[in-house]
Amino acid sequence: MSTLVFSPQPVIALHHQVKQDLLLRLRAGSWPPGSEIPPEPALCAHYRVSRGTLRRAIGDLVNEGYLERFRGRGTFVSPPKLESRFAGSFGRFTVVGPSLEPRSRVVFCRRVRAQESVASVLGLERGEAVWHLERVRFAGERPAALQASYLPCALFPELSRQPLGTRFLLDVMTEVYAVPLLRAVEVVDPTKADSYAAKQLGIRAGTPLFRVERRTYSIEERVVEYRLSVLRGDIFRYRTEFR
Amino acid sequence: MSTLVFSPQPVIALHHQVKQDLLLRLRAGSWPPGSEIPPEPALCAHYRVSRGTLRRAIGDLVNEGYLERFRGRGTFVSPPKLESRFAGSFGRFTVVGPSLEPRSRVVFCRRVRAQESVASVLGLERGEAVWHLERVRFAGERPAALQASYLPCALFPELSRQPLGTRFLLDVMTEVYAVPLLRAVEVVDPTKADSYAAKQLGIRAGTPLFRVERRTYSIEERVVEYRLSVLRGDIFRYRTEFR
DNA sequence: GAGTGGTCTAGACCACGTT
DNA sequence: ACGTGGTCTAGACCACTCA
Repeated sequence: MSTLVFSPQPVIALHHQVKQDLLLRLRAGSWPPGSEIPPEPALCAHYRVSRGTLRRAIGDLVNEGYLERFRGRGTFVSPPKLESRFAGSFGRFTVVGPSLEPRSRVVFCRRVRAQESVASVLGLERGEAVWHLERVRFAGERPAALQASYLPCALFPELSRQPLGTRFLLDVMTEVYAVPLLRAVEVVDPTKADSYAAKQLGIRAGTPLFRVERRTYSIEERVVEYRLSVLRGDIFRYRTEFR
Repeated sequence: MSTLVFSPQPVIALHHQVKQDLLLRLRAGSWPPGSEIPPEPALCAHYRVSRGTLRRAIGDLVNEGYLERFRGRGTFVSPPKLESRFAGSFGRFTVVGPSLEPRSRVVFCRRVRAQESVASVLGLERGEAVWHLERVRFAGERPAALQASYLPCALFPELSRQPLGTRFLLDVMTEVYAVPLLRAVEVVDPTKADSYAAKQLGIRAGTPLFRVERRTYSIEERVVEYRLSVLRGDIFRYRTEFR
């Protein structure tokens, strides 16, 4: 470690200044990817801070993916993620575009027997009763998404009688059926509109779309809705930021 | 707050147990979204832990989006974000797929005068000299992405003489030219392969692709690379998780 | 056994928002 | 003025890895 001075500024949190200084060294390549950085006592002495403060700085860097710590071994510089981020690393994402309204056009809501693929996602046996709900969602006046949802009939009796055209499905699930939701996972693909989707969305067949597969989990970590959507690519974008 | 007992298990970190207990209460609806949870001294007394331990538990929940803290005001339960995420809310994302290799096939690397669109992104005047680099990136043996990069010549003299076919461009930028990078922002669209992209990637024209527009920022917050890529949709997926 | 990071405590002072 | 969360310290003990 170099002996360059470290003179703390009073206004900014010490742990933040330490973090920024460490970050500078990482970027400058003082500690190349994969190498070990000095142990905590050495860094505490160098920055003249307590262990708690140092650990806060390092902890933040670990959370952000710059460092990795191993008890008993040491703290190591993560391999650079900007390029190798494919397969594995994280960032923040935002969907850019207008809001989807609670209002939707219900194409149909049928009770059907679950195919194998749907059943396995919902944790049911093949052939068990599920709702197959198909809706067109709007952003302002424009049809923006076509969504097929599958839900276990056992959890949501009489779903077809609910006000599905005017309320968010998730609100119906939580408020009418008292199924508390925890989280959702989506996987996004590029695709193009087939003739059916094109007709429902009022676009030309072949138009690029996002295909979104969503699993919504209740607090018991059970999949309570399996949703396959296509989103108009000319309306929505995914924006991601990472370091 | 209820008076249910909290009996810590020795093996698991205390802060983790406190966190899990708080999470249980959040899920049970003891503290509805938007409401304020008890202040730190009350929680410390209830769990019989020190403030540091409690703050670690709460800090984790804040980082994960369950709580929000405001100095001088208090700690509040985050409102649920599941449906309103369109246009605005956040989540974590991962790119699912194989890693892109540093190796690439350089289609060309030319010095050109910046068009208006490229110039404005890079913060240059129209007509200033920029590199236009086009590469095919690989995942294993398969061509997986076609990438056009624009970089200011002033920052990266002699770029075309660098080993662009064997190293990550970001590594060349940071190591050869000592331009430290801070972050990148990507915007993702669905598109389909035109005949040129199809030829370069060895796929059929019309195949769905992700179109990715990336701006890479130096630590001075200047855009130092503007990159337009298409990614094979049959190889890569975006996975997002949110609450 | 020596050195690493992981956890936990107790106490202090500060910045901020509300009353 | 008071209560909130934000920061920082000093010291202790523990679990793990590696020579």
